[in-house]
Amino acid sequence: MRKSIADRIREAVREAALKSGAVPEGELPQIVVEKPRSPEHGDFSTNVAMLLSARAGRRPEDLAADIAARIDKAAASLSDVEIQKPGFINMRLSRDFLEENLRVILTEAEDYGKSDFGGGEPVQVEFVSANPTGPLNVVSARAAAVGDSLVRLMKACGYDARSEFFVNDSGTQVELLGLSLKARVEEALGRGEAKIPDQGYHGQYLADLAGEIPREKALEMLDDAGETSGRFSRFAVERMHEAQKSGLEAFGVRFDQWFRESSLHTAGRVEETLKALRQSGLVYEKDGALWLKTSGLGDDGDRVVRKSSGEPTYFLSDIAYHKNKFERGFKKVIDIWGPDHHGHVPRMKAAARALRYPEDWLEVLIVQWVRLVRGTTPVSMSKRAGEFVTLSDLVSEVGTDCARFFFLMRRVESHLDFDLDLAKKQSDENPVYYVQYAHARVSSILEFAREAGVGFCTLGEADLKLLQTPEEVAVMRELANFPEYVRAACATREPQRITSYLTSVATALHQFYHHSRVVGTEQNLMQARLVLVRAVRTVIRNGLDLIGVSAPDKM
RNA sequence: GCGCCCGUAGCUCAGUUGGAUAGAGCGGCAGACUCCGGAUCUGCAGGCCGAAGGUUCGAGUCCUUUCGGGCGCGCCA
Repeated sequence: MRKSIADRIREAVREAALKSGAVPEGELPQIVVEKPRSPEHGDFSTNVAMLLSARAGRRPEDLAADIAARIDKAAASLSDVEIQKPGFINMRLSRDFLEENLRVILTEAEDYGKSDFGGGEPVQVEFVSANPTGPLNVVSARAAAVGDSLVRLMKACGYDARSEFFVNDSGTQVELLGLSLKARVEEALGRGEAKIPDQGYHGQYLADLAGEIPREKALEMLDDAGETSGRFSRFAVERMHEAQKSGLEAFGVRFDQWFRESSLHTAGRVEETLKALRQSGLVYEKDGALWLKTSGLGDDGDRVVRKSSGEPTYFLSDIAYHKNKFERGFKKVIDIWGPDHHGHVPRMKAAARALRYPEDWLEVLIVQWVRLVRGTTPVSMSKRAGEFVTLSDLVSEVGTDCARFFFLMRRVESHLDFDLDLAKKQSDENPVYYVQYAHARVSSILEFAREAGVGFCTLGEADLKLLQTPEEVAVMRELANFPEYVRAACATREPQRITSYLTSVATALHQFYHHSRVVGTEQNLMQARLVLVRAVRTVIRNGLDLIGVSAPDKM
C-alpha cells in the first residue's frame, strides 16, 4: 500500500518545477507523467516544461533542462533524466528500483497494485437493475461485468465501494407480468389459449413457470386473484428475482445490496421526496399533474412527478431512490444504465441539482448495445416475443471467464459485436486464453521446478542483477506499471485498461519464455528467473481478479 | 426535428484522460530450439484515424460544421 512509482515521480517533477521558479505554486498545473509509447523515450515522460514555457517566458528546452536538473533522482528511483526535442523530460527507472520492485511484488502478493487513493470514501455502484419481469439479457450481462469490475477496481484503490441492484418490484410492468402469468396459468389448466395483454410478456419462460405450479395451487391462486394480478405478480416477481440473482451469481457477480422499489413506497419515501422537491420551489401544477422544473437544470423539458391520476411517476420514485442513496452517506454514486436509458441522464442529474447535491455526486455510465453474432450472421433477439439469448445462455455457451473478458476488452460506451463462435473456440483464435495461458505457463514452470527438486532461495538471497536480457528487463518494466494502470482504470471508470494491460504482460512473459529457460540454467540465474516468474504470476493473478476472471494453473 | 453513443488495417476492437514513428487479436503469406505447455513465438503484407475547417509548440484524442450507422425523445417503466 505504498505510493506508486508514478506518484513518486510526479511529486519529484512537481518539486523540481517549483524550484525552477517558472511559475508560482498556485499556477502550477496538474503534473502529467506518463509512459511514452516508444521505449527509446524512457520509462516515464513529462511535458511540464512545454506547458509552462509560455507563462514563464522561457524557451521550452531551456526550461526543461532547468527542471530536469532539479529532479531528485534518488527520491523518484530514477537513473537517467534527459531532455528531448520540443521540451520533453524523459526519465528512466533505476535498475535498483526494478529489482526492488520484484521483491515488493512477492512481499505484497495480493496487495500489489492496491492503493489508498480513495481514502476510504464510501461510494456506490448501481448496475443491472433490470426489471424482475424476465431473464437477464446480454446487455445486462455486459453491465454486470463492467459494474462488478468497477467495484473491484474502486476497492483496490481504497474506496469503500458497494454494489447495488435496484429491484423494480412495483408499478405497471409488474402488473402486466402478473396478468401475463395468470393467462399462462389458465392456459396450463386447459382453459384455452393464453390471453396475454398486448403490452404483456409473451416469452416462453412464463409458460414454463405456469407449468411448474401444481394444479391445486394454481386454482387457489386464480380464486384469490379474481380480476386482479396481485398474487400472480408477487409470485412471478419473486421467481424472476431469484432467477436473476442465481444467474448473476453463476456469472461471478454478487451484490452487496438488493434494493426494492416497493420499500420506498411502503416507507412513505416517495411522498417525502415530493415534499422535499416542493421545498426547492421547483414543483408546479399543470393539467392536473405535478411537474418538476428540470429545464434550466440541464434538462430540455420539465418532467411529471405525479400524474393527474394521483399516482407518482417512475421518475419520482427514482428520485426518492437517489435521495435515499444520498442519505445513506455515499459521497459518490455511479449508476450504470443501458443504452435505452441514456435519455434519462439529464433529468436525473437535474433532480440531483434540485436537491442541491454536489455537482459531481451522481455519475452515470451508459453501457452500449451488444450484438450477438455467430461468425458473420447476427443472432436474432426479439425481446417482444421474449426470445433472446440470456445471461445464463451466454454463460453456459461460452463460460464466465470468456464472457467477462470479451465484455471488458471494449470500452463501455462502444457498441460491440460478440462473436459466439469465436468465444467458444478453445484455440489460438480466441483472445481470452492468451492471458490465462501465460498464467498457466508460469504455474507450470514453477511446478516443473518443484518436481525437479529445485529449492527456492529467499528473496534476499536471489541475485536479481543477473536479470539483464532485453526480455527480462521488459517484463520487469511491465510489472512496475501495474499499480498505475489500476489507478487509471479506476479513475477513468475504464476496466478495459486492465484487460489491455494484462495482454501486454502476457506478451512480455511469452517473449521471455521463448528466449530463455528458467529451470536448468545456472543456479543463481535460475533463482533470479524464478523470482521474475513468480512476480509475473502474482501480477497476472491480481489483474485477472480485478476483472473477475479466473487464473488457472492448468488449462 | 432535438439529444446521446459510435466511425481507427479485410473483420472485431485498443490507443495511457492533448504528446514523440497510430497498435493488438482474428483472417492472409512465410518461418521457429530433439530441452520448463506450440492455446506460444518470429517476420512480411495491410492506414490520408469517415470528411472539412479551427484551437496550439503538438490533435486519433478538444471545438465547429458535415456525412454515415445505432439508440432515445410518453402524465411507460
